[in-house]
Amino acid sequence: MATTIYDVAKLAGVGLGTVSRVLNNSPAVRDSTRQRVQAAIRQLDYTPDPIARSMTRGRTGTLAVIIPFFTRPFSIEVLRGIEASTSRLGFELVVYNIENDAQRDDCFRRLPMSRKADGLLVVSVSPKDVFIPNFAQAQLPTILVDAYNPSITSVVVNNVDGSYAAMKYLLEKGHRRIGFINGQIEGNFKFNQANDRLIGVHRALGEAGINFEPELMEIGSWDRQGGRLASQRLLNLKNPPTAIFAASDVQALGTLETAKAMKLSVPRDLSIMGFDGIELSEWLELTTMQQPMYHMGELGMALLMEQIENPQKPPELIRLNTELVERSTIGSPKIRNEQ
Amino acid sequence: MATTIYDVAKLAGVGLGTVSRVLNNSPAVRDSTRQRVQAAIRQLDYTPDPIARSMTRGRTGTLAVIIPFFTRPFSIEVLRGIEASTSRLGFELVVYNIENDAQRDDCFRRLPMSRKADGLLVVSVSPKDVFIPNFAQAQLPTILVDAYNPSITSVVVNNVDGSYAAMKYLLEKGHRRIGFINGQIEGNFKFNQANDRLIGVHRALGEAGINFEPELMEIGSWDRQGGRLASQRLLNLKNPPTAIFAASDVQALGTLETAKAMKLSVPRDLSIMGFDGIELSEWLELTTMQQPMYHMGELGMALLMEQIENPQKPPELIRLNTELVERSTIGSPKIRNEQ
DNA sequence: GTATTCTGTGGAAATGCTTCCATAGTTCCA
DNA sequence: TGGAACTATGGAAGCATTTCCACAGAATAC
Repeated sequence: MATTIYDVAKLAGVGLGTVSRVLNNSPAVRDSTRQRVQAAIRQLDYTPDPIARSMTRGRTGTLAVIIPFFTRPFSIEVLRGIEASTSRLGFELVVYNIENDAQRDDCFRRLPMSRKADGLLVVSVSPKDVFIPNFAQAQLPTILVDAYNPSITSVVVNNVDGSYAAMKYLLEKGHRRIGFINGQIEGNFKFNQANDRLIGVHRALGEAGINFEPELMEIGSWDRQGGRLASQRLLNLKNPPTAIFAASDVQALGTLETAKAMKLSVPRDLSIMGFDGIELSEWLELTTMQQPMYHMGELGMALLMEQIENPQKPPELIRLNTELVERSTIGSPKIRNEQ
Repeated sequence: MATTIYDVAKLAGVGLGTVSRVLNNSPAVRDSTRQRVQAAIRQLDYTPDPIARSMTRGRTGTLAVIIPFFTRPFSIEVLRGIEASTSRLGFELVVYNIENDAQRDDCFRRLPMSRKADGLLVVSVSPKDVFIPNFAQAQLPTILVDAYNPSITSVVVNNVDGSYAAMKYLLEKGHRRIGFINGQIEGNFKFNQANDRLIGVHRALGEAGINFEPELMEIGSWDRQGGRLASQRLLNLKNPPTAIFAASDVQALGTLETAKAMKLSVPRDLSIMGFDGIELSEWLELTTMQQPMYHMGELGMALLMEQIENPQKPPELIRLNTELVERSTIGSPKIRNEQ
């Protein structure tokens, strides 16, 4: 049916070992022989079967990425970086989207055992500790991006510093009552990011000598709806905040929508700070803390390559910095008493 | 190293054939034997090697999708539908992003030959006719989504009717000078979509007895920048249009930005109609022609499954309808002379 | 009580490659 | 000129499965 290495060998009048050597660019082939074999390959339009190759080589030429909600703008942007590196390196990319705990655990249980991929990139999810031994035992090189586990090399953004800087910026603008919309800490997935961002908020508040008021913190899903609902609760307080810091740009969008619905002008009546720096933030003129999303994907891939080449490499933790992008959703608060 | 079927056989005290039968749920295994084998499998924590399985079965359990610019919101939305179906059916998804002609041709040349995937979904690109024989010969079941080729089952949106309806809506609102921003017809890829949309525009104009004025049609890249530049040209005409119909929502966003920059109020001074119905259009309150993107992905997958089960199935062309979503970027034109 | 069918089961063959070992031919050096 | 050291090559073994054929033993039929 399909043409195999034998057909090529026969046509070229050589042994199959020689064909294999030509295919793998072994130098131990006389030039004239190489020519003949290559001619036969062309004539038969032969392509080596990748599955059979994986069989003997023990490598698949495939990289896997586990990514929850791969339709979130943040994830997509990370994925872009991953995809670009992957294809540049000549690997193929298998995408495992996970939408719930069961799927996640399934992935982490199964993937390491099956030799389906040469490496694994996990984005925005931390495998439960239970599964860590699987990885170690299966020797599947793995890197975490936007997630952290001490026994796996991880690339994260410095969420504490990021949210600290965001809050500090707001404080410097004169805001004293600042609402904070955080993402779910222990929702479907363990986003420690949320916790870190909360720590940053506390720190900035503490330095400014302002008490953390629980009523000014709301937790919502990481999407627009989450931001919308949380901001409604915040802005309906008796003493509403003059600024809102949202843990994601999409939540900031929801906040913007609430403001519009309540006829609040941004930034005159309400200042809004986002987090992520997705393309949307640019359209919205949203002031935000930019994460190096694309770069996180690229870097994750680079680290994965190192891990594949040297599986003994000890795990490390890489922290990247966020960057404040000033746009036009933040101003100084009106002085309430002057009014 | 890794535990194989032999280890299981030995532990369970059966032949390897029996283990294989248990793994594949063959009914021809005595119940007591099955129990013993399953116990051994659990004890060794054995997982069959998917590569070796593919080797003998001739199937890979993997589906490939070729998708250009997989970061465009439209593509993502289609991909969502594809991913959901794929994982529901227990397949894995390999994503090939293509960004230029060379990559595209490479994909189309290579993929059919290598038995890497059991089926292929191609989104928004039509393979050159040269490669069609490859597919036929290689028996790789293939479906086109948002693209068309007579010899491959294709799922498309009725672009002619869609743009016809969009234009008609604008005409009914009283607009007579309507700018049309189209995507590149023969740019990097062959998007016949662009051509079809142009035909719809012509038809609506013709029915209304209005001449098509070439200066009112601009071609831009399918992104925001393309929309921005094209709309600038349009609005700087001596006699600028009162409405602009953009071939994608992202281009409509660019148009919105131009309008803002030129201090034109939408829809008072300028009406804008988009195309696609991505989430963004909702945030922007953009009136647009909605494509059933997610559904297109799902449907493509369903058709692919049929094709895999019955490779002899003749190609068919499935046209889906678009739907006008009225939001707030379209009004009636000011009567210039009254002014 | 023998011939026939059925039911489980074992294991060889096959899948298409890479790798390694053996070998024939060639070159080199004393 | 005889062996040592290379070089190029052929092909067997091995990779981890599935599938198929053969066969033993049990059940059934006559």
